Amino acid sequence: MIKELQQFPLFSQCSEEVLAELLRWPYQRKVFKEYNRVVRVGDTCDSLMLLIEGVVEARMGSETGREVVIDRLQAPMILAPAFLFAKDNTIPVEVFMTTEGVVWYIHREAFFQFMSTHSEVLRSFLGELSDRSTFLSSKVRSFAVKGLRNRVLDYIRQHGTITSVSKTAEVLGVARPSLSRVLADLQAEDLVKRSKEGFVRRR
Amino acid sequence: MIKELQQFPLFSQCSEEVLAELLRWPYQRKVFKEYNRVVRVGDTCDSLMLLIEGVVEARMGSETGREVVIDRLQAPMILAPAFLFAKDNTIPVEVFMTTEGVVWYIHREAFFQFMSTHSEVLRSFLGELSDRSTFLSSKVRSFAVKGLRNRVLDYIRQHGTITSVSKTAEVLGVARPSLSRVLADLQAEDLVKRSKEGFVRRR
DNA sequence: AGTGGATGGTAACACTTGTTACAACCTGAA
DNA sequence: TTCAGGTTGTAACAAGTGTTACCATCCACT
Repeated sequence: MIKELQQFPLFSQCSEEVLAELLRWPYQRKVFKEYNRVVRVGDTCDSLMLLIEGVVEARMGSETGREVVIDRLQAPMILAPAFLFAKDNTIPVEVFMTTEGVVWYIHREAFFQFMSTHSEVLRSFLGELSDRSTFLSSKVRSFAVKGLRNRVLDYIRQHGTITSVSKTAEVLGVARPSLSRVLADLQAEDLVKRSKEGFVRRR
Repeated sequence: MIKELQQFPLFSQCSEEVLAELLRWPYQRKVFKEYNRVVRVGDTCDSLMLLIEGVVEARMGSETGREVVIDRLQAPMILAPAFLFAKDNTIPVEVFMTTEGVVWYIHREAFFQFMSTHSEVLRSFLGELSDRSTFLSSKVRSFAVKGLRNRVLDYIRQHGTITSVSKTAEVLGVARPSLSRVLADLQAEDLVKRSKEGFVRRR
């Protein structure tokens, strides 16, 4: 079990003895099946959630809006670290398994104590938190980019390729035919081409 | 000087002696004039930046896009805390003073040491970081809301009023006439009305 | 080979938003 | 008062995106 934790960069520098210390506090380990919901909108976040195994999808919706896939996350990964210590710790996204998976729950105070006494863990957690922020910043930035056309080019620059048109449309928050049309235009202008891996940049 | 720091929630629980400890490390204090740039896109973030006095505006742009005003911040406020410990600590926004102001710079390692040994500061900083993340999440969410009409209603719900049409248009990332038009529609439908403070919700 | 399901391309049309331009209004300064 | 500068309302048109619908293709399964 402790090996499962050691796959995380967060704990990679901890010896087994040190991690055993963390596990003296109460914790939980849950197994999820494919398509199960891990987090629902409005859940409060009182535990560090560690995705040990499996792949999840985080979706953000709103009554009046389209649903956008914020992110697809693969184990090992910390889920929603940004809400653990927030004043308003209700989670605004839905998280679903897209495969079978395992999640550990470590209570906030236990983790806080542990982190306080292990500065390499603290440093790493601050890094994780910050990286989530920069990720969100880039999301915000991408919405500020004008025109679907440019956002698609941005997307391909960052991800290298578009393998699934409909899934990418969900991430970009646009209708599938709209993305299809733009890709057709970009192909006509020789800016992208199809390869075996999907749409890639030309030149 | 130390009183300036104590206005921050981050340090509010620290005694003067404890803060004096932090200031034994090198630090800087800079005065900015109105319209001065505090941070430029691409700057790396190696110090904790504390806005002691004044008001700033954070703008995010891109070659191909409109410029969006991400946030307007008022002292006392930590600037860009999320980039201090990020793997990629280059800041993606421009920060400008909109008034005169003062910023303190405290080096990352000094602050890290200080935080490690003062758990109330650590807790508070984690809170700040997390709150920035939830703020960004809500930004992302607002872009996912469909239709300017609904985004405007959301905006008024959150802020209570729209005092300046052109400034709000910048925040929402839309053209001013578009916002004007939508506001006219909403007035015609009795969903908003003008008051002395600007546009407010009706009923 | 046949079938059903998922994915992708495309077209026609409606709707929303951007662009540009101009006029009305307000405020402070000369 | 007059003027300049800034903000807002509005109109006409251009451009982009959403919606809906239909068809083609591919793949797994029988």
